[in-house]
Amino acid sequence: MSRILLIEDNRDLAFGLRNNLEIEGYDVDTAEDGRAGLEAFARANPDLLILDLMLPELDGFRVLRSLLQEGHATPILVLTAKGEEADKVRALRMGADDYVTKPFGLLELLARVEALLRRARGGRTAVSDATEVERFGVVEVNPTERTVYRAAQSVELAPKEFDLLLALLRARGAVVSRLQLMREVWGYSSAVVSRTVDTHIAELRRKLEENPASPRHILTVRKTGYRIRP
Amino acid sequence: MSRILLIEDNRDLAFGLRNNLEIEGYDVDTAEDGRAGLEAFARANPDLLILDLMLPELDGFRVLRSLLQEGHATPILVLTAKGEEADKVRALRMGADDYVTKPFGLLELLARVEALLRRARGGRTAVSDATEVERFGVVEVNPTERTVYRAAQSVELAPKEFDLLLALLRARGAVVSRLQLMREVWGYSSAVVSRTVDTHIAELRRKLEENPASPRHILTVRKTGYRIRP
DNA sequence: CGGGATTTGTCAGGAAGATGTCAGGAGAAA
DNA sequence: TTTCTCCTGACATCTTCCTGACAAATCCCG
Repeated sequence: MSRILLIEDNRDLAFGLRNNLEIEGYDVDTAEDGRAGLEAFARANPDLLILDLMLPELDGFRVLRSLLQEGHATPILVLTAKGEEADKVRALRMGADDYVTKPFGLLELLARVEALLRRARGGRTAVSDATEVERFGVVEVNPTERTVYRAAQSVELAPKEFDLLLALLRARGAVVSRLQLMREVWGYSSAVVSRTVDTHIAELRRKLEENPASPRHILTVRKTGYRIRP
Repeated sequence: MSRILLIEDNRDLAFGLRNNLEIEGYDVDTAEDGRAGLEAFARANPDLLILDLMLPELDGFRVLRSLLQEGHATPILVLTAKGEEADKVRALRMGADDYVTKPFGLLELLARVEALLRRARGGRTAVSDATEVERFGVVEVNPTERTVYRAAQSVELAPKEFDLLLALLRARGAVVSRLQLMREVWGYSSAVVSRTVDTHIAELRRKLEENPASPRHILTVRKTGYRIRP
């Protein structure tokens, strides 16, 4: 999987991000200041750099300049404080690839990380990328072909299972109640009394989760429904 | 903003709901019986209908049938009395979109209203703009996902805990009395005698405050209630 | 200041309630 | 027929949540 270097001096934030990135399956390295960051970069040669601009010992801009001068192609995602519009622009000018403003939503960051990595890896900026594949974790869902891959391995889903998965994906992380799922997937609306939805969820977990007993992506929201963590 | 029509014969309830919905920024119209309800519907053409099933002059089912026959796409949220399981099922079969059982917590209703509207509005809003996240300190609360992050670390809250937190956040820093919390989260208004609210507050502090013993954000206001400092 | 009265914090445990799991059989598809 | 898929209901396994007793904090007033 991809290696990410995170240069961030706020330990709480760094710790939290690291955790979440690791949950996503990335290999994460961290550094707490600019100098250490550069060293870590040279050592780890990451696929993506997340760089806070406000840093002790060599601020973010210097780190940026150093790296870019050496001609690395590593995509760089910059973290800026709110209101530091100028910094953001400057960083982008210098060659950063994307930015996120603090305080930021975790999902936003993850989405951008993924986008950057995908772009860097595939390089396929093809004209009509109409395939619209949905992803979460190592799972890739192609609605038009109705195919599912898990870590590039084809997975066979029964029709209902696939529809259920799609319904969850369409909510984009929001919780979907059993009733809604019933309506969307099963198309009729009875009060949910039996374990139908749950059974199918279980099946999805069995097929798509690494450890179905403690799912990382197909999550239960007690008293409410289910949701997908991207 | 969205227009909501509320058909409910209990004046107290109608008044309270109307107020709260308006606070949320909805445009609310009310009717006290089925006949008036249908007229109001024709006139106002609302984006959402909240319909009590027990109504004088044309009960809720007839209103439902009327509206559905005319092929309106307006989402309908039905209010049923507790124990009237059959009514609920029947309404859903007829085409109601969701239901809430009386007595209900205000927050639950609001959440469902919002969900229905979001869904109706075309559902597909771009990823980032639909998610309104509330923050205080290093805590980030996402109502649509029902997730909470503390310094980018996921925190698991039990349903009641989450609702309680939301109720406090909704007040935007103002003090909320225990009684009001009871009403909004628990849905009934008994005199508060037991330590229920306090217990849940304690749990929230434990999970969200750096030092639960001297909280910085979830504050006690003696003789009054609790409030959140952003 | 000090003591009594109020108010809030804390805790543990068990019942109620929600979800996970399973196997079997009906029905559809091959 | 055989194979899949789906649904169901019974059962197992967590979670949650409330309660009530007690401790701690705070207030009030003499």
